[in-house]
Amino acid sequence: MQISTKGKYAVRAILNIAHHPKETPVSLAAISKEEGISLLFLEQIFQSLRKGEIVRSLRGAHGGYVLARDPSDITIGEIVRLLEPPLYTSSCFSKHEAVDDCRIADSCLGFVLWKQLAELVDGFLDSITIADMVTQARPEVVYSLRVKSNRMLPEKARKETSPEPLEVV
Amino acid sequence: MQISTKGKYAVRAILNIAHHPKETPVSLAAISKEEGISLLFLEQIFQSLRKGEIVRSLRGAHGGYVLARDPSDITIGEIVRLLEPPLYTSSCFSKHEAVDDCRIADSCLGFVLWKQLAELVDGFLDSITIADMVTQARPEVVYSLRVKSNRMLPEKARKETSPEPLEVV
DNA sequence: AATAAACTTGACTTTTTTAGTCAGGTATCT
DNA sequence: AGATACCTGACTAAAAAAGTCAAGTTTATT
Ligand code: FES
Ligand code: FES
Repeated sequence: MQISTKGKYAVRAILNIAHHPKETPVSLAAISKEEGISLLFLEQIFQSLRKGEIVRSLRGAHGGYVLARDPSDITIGEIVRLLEPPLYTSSCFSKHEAVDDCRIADSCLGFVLWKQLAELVDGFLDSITIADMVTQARPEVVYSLRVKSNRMLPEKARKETSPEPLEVV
Repeated sequence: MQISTKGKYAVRAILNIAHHPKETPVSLAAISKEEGISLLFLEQIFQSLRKGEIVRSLRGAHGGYVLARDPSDITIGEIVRLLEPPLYTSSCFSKHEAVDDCRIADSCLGFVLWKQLAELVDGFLDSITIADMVTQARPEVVYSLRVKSNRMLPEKARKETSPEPLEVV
């Protein structure tokens, strides 16, 4: 389970743009140089970001990219989802079935588990905006995340019949 | 960002074993059949699980695997970490540097961001034990996860985004 | 002791995904 | 016009994930 460089690069690039004055376009060439990311790769990434309406492009000489919305209206989650495959793609099995489409999901514990995990991650990443990150010069102060009670219902009658065997097609 | 099938299979397999009486070994052949997972692949996975002291092996006829510890002492996180590369491997860049080893980490926002994410995920997965999952016949009731404050800047009042207790009803 | 069930090991192959590249554009500013 | 910079889609190389294989070793049972 990893975040791809594509996702990380995208966040870095957007952060870079966000550090510039609101209306001055930033060229990919500049970002490439500053962040040490391949220009060609950036171009590919920015197509997704543009289509996802995270950035707007200004073509021509002295053109570049500009945030399409207010930094406080762009979340890390949005960016990451544009560039990563979804964390929660499918059932317990690889990819045989579409999301939420396993016909034995009701009796499947893994189903709930992975789905909860995906929602947790999305919730976290969606709770952080670009504005949050640029107004923060340094990260030292940044913390207040706390998981309160994250247990799976501990109190439940012990069941004795085996769960129906999970059949595979 | 995905959980690999290896990790999912491992959890499924362990759950399968946990559903059997405490001291009866379960053979991989049986798990393979019931869960629809390649026997050869399972063997590979179980090497990791054994080294990680999640299971013990009993060789010979009627042998198989048995949980090495009490189900309430084995967390999903432990299992997953044995089979997945760590979520938080490195810096903002691909893999040029070791964990926590970036020399500009102090001034890097991404550093904190991805690290927090990794801790969130690990915290979640570590909070769920095998016992939690087997005492639960069905998943419908399963929830009580709550993220208290899931943002980076506490003083900034913003819209309430924290994931509602995820209802799986 | 012989047999057979079942685990053990390490290497191997195949498939899929990630990361990065390329060529040949189009739009816009000066 | 010329330079700058985005646009598009396909392409390739490298790495990781998923799955396989062969040749064992260990132990229960007969
Ligand atoms: S969701 Fe289909 S088996 Fe778990
Ligand atoms: S640049 Fe090294 S951790 Fe971000």
